[in-house]
Amino acid sequence: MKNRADSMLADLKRAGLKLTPQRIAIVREIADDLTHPTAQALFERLRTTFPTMSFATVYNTLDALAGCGLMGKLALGPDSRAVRFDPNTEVHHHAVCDGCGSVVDIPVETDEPAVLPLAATLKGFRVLREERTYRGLCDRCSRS
Amino acid sequence: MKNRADSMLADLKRAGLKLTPQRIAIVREIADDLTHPTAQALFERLRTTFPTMSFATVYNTLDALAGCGLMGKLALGPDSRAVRFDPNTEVHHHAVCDGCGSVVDIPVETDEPAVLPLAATLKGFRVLREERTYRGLCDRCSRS
DNA sequence: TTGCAACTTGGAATCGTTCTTACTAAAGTG
DNA sequence: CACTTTAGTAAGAACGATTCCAAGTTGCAA
Repeated sequence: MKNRADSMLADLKRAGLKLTPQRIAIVREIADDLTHPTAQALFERLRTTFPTMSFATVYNTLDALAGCGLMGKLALGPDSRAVRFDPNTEVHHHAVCDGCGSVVDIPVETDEPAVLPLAATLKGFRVLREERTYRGLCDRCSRS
Repeated sequence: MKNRADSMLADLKRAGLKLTPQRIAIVREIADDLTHPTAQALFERLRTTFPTMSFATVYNTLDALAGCGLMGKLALGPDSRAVRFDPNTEVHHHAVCDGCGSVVDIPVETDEPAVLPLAATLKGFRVLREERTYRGLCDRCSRS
C-alpha cells in the first residue's frame, strides 16, 4: 500500500465512485490530517489550490467516504456545532480540550476491555458501538 | 424535597434568577422528562398551554438551567443536529438507537471504575470528564 | 469515441440556534 | 408610594452549518 490517500481513492473506486479531480484533491487534503477538520476548514484550504471547488462537493465527497467506512463523522459537543471529519478508521476515542477545542485521538489501550464486548446488551438495548469523549485541558491549555 | 420541578425552581431562585411564569412552565415541562427533548419539541408542547411562549425564552431558560448545573446539554451525533436537554444531573451515559433515534440514560455501574479517575492524564491531556455514547438498537427497533 | 449516469457548481432553501429591539414586570431606593 | 434600575419576554431578523436543486460537465465502460 502506498499511502492513506491512495488507498482511500482505490477504495472509493472499488465502491463504484468516479475519481474526479475534486475528489482526489479532497481525499489528499484530509487523508493524513489528524486535526479532525470541519467541512468549512477543508473547503477554505482546498479553495486556495482549487478555486472552483464548491461546498456541496466537499460535503458530498466526505459523506461518500463516510458511507464507505473510510471516514468518521464526529459531533463533539453542543457548543461546536459543526461536524468534524476523522480519517482514522481504527477503533479509538477522542479527547476534546475545553480551552481551545482541539481534538486528539486516543487509541484503545490493549489492556482495556476492547471498547465493549460487541453487541452486548444493556437494559434491553443492543449495543453495537461505543463512543467515548474525554473532556478536559490539553497540554498547552493546562499550562497557560 | 417535594419534586424535581420544585427543587429546580428553588435552585434557580437561589442562583439569583426570577421565577417568571414562563420559567415555571418550562421547568415543569422538562423536569421529569426522560426523553431528552430538543428545544423545538419543548416549545411545541409548551405552546399548547402557553400560547405566547417564545423560542428565545425556551432557549434562555434551558441555558440558564444548564449554567446552574441543573440541566445537561447533549450533542448526540452528526445526523441529529439539534441539541438535546437532559434534566438528569446524576453521572450517567447515554444509549442512542440507530433506528428511531431515541435516547436512554445508562447509569454508571457501581462495579466499573467510576467513569474515570478524575483528572487522570492521557497523553499530556488532563481529563476532567468522560462522556460515553452507546449506539445500537433499542428493544423495539431490534425486534422489528 | 461515444453515451450517459454520475458528478460538479452556485445559489437558494432549510434547520437549529442566537441576536436585536422594543416592551413589560419586578425589585430596590428614598 | 413614585422613581429608577434591572431582568425578562416576544417577535422576528440574522446567523452558521448543511442540504437541496437545476443546469451544465465529465469519467469511464463498452
